[in-house]
Amino acid sequence: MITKPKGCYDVIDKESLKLKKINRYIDYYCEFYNYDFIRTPIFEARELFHRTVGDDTDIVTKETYDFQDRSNRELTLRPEGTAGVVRSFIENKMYGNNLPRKLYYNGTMYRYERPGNGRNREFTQFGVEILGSNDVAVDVEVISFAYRLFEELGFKDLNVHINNLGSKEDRESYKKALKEYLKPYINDLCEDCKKRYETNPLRILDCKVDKDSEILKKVPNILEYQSEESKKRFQKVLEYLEYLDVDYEVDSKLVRGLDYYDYTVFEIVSSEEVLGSASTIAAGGRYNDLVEKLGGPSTPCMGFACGIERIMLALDKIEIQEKRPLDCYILYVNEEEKIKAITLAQDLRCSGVSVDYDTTGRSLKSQFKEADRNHAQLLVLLNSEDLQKGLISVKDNLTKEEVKIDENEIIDYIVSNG
RNA sequence: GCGGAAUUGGUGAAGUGGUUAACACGCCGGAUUGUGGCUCCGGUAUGCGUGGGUUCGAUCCCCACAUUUCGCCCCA
Repeated sequence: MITKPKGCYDVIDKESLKLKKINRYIDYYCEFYNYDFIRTPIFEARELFHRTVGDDTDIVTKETYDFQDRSNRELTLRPEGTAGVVRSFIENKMYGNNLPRKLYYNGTMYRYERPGNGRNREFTQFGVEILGSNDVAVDVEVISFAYRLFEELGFKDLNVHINNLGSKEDRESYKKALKEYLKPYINDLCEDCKKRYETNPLRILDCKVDKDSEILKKVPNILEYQSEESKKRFQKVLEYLEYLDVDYEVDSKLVRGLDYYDYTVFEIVSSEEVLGSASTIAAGGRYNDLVEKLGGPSTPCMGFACGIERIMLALDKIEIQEKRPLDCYILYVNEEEKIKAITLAQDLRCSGVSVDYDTTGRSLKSQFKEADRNHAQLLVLLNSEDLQKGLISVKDNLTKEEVKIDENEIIDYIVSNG
């Protein structure tokens, strides 16, 4: 038997109903907030992700699905959504007018990881990006949008962890201070952190291994190494969040795994137990330099992404609506009736009635059961004797009342009673 | 990438080194010779994740691999 690749999964039955519901919510909500849907390729030039996500990040160094096509192009299955959106923004010259551009995407991403609870190799991310405005209102809109969306979906006890990474200059001066502070302790850090000390010292801040050590507890605070302008900007973000009643918690050690972030970064954490270590359901931040870095005009941006699978996990206990009931189920036994069933089904469907009938040669008894499984409202009972008189029986599956209708009026009858 | 656990039908699962692998649900058929959802009766794994090995003989023991799952790393 051929099985699905490791870390992939099929969405069927209840899960697929749940997924459809979430997707409908997302589409509705995004339209409500005036975001336009964007779809970009599932694979892109490998270089795109190296330049955006960062050469030293785990995502790029050990988690991408890389391949060459038949013309030896170096391609990569997208590990996240922002890079493709930014590439598209530049390539389609969206910066020309109508800024800011508000976009949302919802699609599969690929990372070669060890699968586990709420983590898969093929997974789905939904995210929004606002390109072309540095207004703090944008920072706040993105955060509150995410927060309200999850609330609306049924999450309780959401918490926003937020931090300010500041400008490039801010970070350079902080990195310097951080390295200076850590220098005497470098041998006490974990192996990964020793490497990070050179490649990306900020990542040491959220190291899980060293998190409880005294060294990290007394680490310089990034918020104190920023220009007055950066500090003011962050204060304003927090102030606006309060106006919008978003519960937040400043976490000066929050840094993100992707290199392109600056200024505001945030994560939304859920306390749902099923999530376990996958409690971060959404994360994002500002990336004011990315568009320029990829060859576009300087364009400040802000966005976030969330993992659909984690939402599905957490929504396990949330009520999901049943499959849509079938308007009508047609029952038949012999060949003559079967022909009538097939043609009647087509006519009814063309008239906007949802219909189904048995195609496995089941007994009449089983056909009744099948009709119930589909929650059929009306049962059409075909009977050769009646058919010869031009009559068809229609039974209301709720009241059990049965009437014989003239064959020529059957469509009208069902349309008006269905 | 590292460490632990699991893998029996459509589903939940019991079980044993040796004839036909419990039980329950579901599904199908019959009683009801064309009007069901209750009841009763019957059927429903030629196979116990895959490949090797040990053995007279393995679903059960050993090894490898795969997948799932828990923790770590990282992340959404």
